[in-house]
Amino acid sequence: MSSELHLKKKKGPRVRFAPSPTGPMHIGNTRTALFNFLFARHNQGSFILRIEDTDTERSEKKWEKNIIESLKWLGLLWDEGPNFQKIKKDSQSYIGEYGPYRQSERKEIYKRYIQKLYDDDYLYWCFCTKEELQAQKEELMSRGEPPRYTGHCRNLSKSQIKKLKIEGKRGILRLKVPLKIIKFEDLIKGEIKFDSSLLGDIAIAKDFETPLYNFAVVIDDYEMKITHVIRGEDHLSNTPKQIIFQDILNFPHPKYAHLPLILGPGRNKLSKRDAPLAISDYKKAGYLPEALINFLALLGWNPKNDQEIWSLEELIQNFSLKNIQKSPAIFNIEKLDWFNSYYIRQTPLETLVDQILPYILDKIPGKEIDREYLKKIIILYQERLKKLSDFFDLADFFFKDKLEFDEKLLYWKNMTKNNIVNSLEKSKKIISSIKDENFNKETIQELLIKEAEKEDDRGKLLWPLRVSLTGKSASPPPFDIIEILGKEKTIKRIDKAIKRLLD
RNA sequence: GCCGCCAUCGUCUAGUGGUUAGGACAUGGGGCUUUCAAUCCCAAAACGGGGGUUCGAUUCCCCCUGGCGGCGCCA
Repeated sequence: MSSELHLKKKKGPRVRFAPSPTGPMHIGNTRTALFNFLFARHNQGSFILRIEDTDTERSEKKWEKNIIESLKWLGLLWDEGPNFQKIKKDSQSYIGEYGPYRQSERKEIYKRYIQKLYDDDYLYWCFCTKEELQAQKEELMSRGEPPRYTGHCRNLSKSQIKKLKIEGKRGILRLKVPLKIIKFEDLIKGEIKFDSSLLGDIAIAKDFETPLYNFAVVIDDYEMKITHVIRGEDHLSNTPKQIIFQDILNFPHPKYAHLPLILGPGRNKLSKRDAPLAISDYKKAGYLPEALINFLALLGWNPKNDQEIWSLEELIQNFSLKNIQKSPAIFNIEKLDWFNSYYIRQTPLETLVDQILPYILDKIPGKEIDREYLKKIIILYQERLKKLSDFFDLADFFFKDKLEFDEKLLYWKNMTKNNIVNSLEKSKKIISSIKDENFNKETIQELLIKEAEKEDDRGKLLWPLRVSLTGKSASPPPFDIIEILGKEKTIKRIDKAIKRLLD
């Protein structure tokens, strides 16, 4: 049965990443997952994935799938769960993969606890409608009081409840919240105090089988023996509620660590306008997991030294909750780009070819791509890419027969039309004269440079040549391009440019 | 409105009761270069404000301001 737990007998701390499948895995989520993962690995503990899908209206399978695939892509694998499967990693090795825990599969467990609390008289039925609650809230706020539940239904008699139920009213279960000051030590923020009287009676479940978030979390964290709750700061104000539940149920308190939020450039909540949010979108755009991990790790955590480049392995070795920032961090995509271009430059060539191939097939479907040809081009562009998706736009002229560009681009500084034509003719003559067996970058470069240096400005020869081959104002050096394009294609492109100028 | 959290270059951050306040991204300039990229060198760039404590506060305390989060029958 998939709801049963598969706790492993590891000694270290136990942490969980608990997303709700109401949207794709995003930047903020991912950093939370990463820090949980790093903490678990650093301390030889367990990292657990729990899908919080109690809200059936908003939860969707496709988001669960997106979250799981993103975690796998990033290499943040979890350590236990139901439905273990052996997955072939490569020809020699296998990796184990677990399914996630799902709250929707654990209703029986919640039911037990809700029933117990109800029997012990901690809970009561509340039949206030949303409109009534709203009105109560506004009333309180207008008096400058915190907008908590007033306790309207707390003292309904059994017969009143019966009557309301017979009338078909659907209530919810609320907890009689004890009045006290709740204190807890946050591993990042320090001691936090909160007055429970500000809370009102918390809703804990829609019915005996349908717990609400704060309650389900407490049950699961207890059952899963979670020792450290590492989550976003937006949950800080949920913590007192959860502690109240733990106290009533006699559960031990896990340690809490609330991570500062990641904000957009305008210091507001990170939104789609600022940057893509979904990890799957970063993957699509050609960001490498290493870059994302490295970037996110340094957003809020610091290693106490000047090292910028961190592998996942190094992060695991050095990670500590002590070095987490208290204040929020702003998402800066330019730094991500810098990491990404770094990791692209570090990628072995064959791997890079594999990675870039899909982006080309996407642009020119149906066309055969010669791998060796592509490889030569990628060598030229490896240090010029910020993301893999940049490749085709920069190097498209290698794959197109017809170049479209503004004729004016051929002009270097104040050269006249005749100058340009002459310059191209010279290049053409030199290139034509190279024998096939000598047609390589070194020879091409040597001869062209020799010619170019007859003038005071190499650009007079090289600029028009380069533009006629690429149709672009920026590209790698023409020598490399000519070698890859080959003699025939090169001459053809030069001729075309000359013809355009003369027509 | 109420509660909570936070505050060093534009951004990520290091740091200390006495420092030329350090690094990285981005920016500007330069070298190399036909262009772009990579790379190297240089530059500009910060302790939110006001009170304390102290011989001395960016650092410790308080207040203010500002920012953020929460205040659901969402998670």
